[in-house]
Amino acid sequence: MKFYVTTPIYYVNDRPHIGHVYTTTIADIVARYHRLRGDEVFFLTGTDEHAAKVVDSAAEHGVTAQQWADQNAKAFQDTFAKLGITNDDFIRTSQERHKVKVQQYVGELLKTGDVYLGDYEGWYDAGQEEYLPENKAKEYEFKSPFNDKPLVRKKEKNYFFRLSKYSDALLKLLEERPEFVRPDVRRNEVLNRIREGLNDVPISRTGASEWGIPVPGDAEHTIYVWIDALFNYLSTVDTDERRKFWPADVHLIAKDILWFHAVIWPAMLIALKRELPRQVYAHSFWISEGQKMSKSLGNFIDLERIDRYVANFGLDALRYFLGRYGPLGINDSDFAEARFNEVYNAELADKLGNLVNRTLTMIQRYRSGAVPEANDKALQAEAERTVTTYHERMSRLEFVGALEAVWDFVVRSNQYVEESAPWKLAKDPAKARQLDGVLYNLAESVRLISVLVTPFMPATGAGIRTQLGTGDRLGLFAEETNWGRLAAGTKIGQVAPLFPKRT
RNA sequence: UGCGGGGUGGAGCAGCCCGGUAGCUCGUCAGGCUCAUAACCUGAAGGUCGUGGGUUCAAAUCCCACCCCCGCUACCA
Repeated sequence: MKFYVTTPIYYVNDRPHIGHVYTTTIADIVARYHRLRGDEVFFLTGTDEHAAKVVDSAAEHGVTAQQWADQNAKAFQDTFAKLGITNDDFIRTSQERHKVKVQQYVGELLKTGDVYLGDYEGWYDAGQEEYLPENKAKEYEFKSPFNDKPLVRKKEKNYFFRLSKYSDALLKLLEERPEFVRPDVRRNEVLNRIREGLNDVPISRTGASEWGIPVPGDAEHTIYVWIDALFNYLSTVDTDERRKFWPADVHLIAKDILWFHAVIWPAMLIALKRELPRQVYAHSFWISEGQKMSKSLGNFIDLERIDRYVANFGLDALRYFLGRYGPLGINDSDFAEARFNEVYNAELADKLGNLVNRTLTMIQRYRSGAVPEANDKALQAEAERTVTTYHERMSRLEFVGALEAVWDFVVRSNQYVEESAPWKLAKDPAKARQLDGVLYNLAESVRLISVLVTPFMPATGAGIRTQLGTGDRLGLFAEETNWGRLAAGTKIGQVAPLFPKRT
């Protein structure tokens, strides 16, 4: 099976921060999970570069828009590389391969009449150079919210996408395929708004024609950056070698850009007669130490902060925290240092790290570092249940539930240590065989856990296997999650704490 | 005003869709154990599940009304 996962393409004027890192990391977890299932995965991220403000910022820095975009895109690429993100490609909307395709798509839509030249009329804020929607304009009493100057009624020629035509098709889509937008709350939001009625949307701008993609056959108009950006998901795989990946299996986004992905994007695809993505998954936001992140507060979890966490706790701990406590659901999550510390100590060091450590130490001490023979199946049923639950939840993007299942098994294994008290068995030569069985079960638990945590914590998974002596290489879930795969006689490696405790 | 989300023991959350002993992590207290990263295991204390009504044999869970907080307005995944 193929599996195609995307992140939004990031606004190239931004500095990478926790938001970008989060969405990209969960996409990475999904991608790694599917690779272990044996799927042929295509994982795409990239940058959205054609905004008018990019031209302004470039001018301020005395470089061309392309140079400015180049250097900022590189910041994203470097960040993701540093964070071990395994994207298969990085699309930049200023790349020729993308521009050519977008022109082709818009050209097709012009031909079918789904894109047409019309008059756009609205309340224009001259200071901001932008139109305000009717309801907003009214709310501000037709004055600019920025400088209080009256808004002007302005009219210009624009290309429109005939969104209104697809209202019924979209409703049908959401009703027939409830999983198209997840979580459900987000689907309901979209449904309600569609029912309120859809207007055709302007998809071109005049001015800034040097930077951006011209409307085919009318260079006066530039394709609106949002429309340009959405096409990345298709343009990147719209080649002979990659066409098999379309449609996307999941577009991971944050809730602020839901409308574009759940309404405009599928409508355009219907118009283009392309297959629709299987799912748009909109997560919520991170807040910082209990407060909304904002530039004015200066409390963004920026790259420097992220680097500090990685330096202190390790990359895997960051990935675990993002995966386990991130805003995949409808509530926002708090990125708080005290919380991070607590989670690191309690769940990674004390529960998982300690289980691995005590298990391997006992094998070292009681069996000279060789995994003994199995002779009972004390933990097997639990292990198998864990694997089943894990897959059920992972395939639905329920990271929390999947990790809970794994940690329940970690706790169960720790309980098993107490129940079977290997240190007592070790004192009685008559119980040698029983001790063998206990140690084998524990080693096998540890191995299995190392497999299940791998999408979240690849280095930890490999580290556990190295310490266990099975080698850091990993096959596919299908074989690796079979209980009893660990060979008796395996010589364990050097034992060391995986997550040194922080105080 | 409208729309959406949230309100569950000291803190953070799950459970609510598909009603039926209120669960998890941290913290607190007590006990056990000693293989282990002063880790682990067991037990206890602590909750009128925002408020008031209703439906029901039974409601945190369904219905109605109300209260409080957050977002929808600056940046943004």
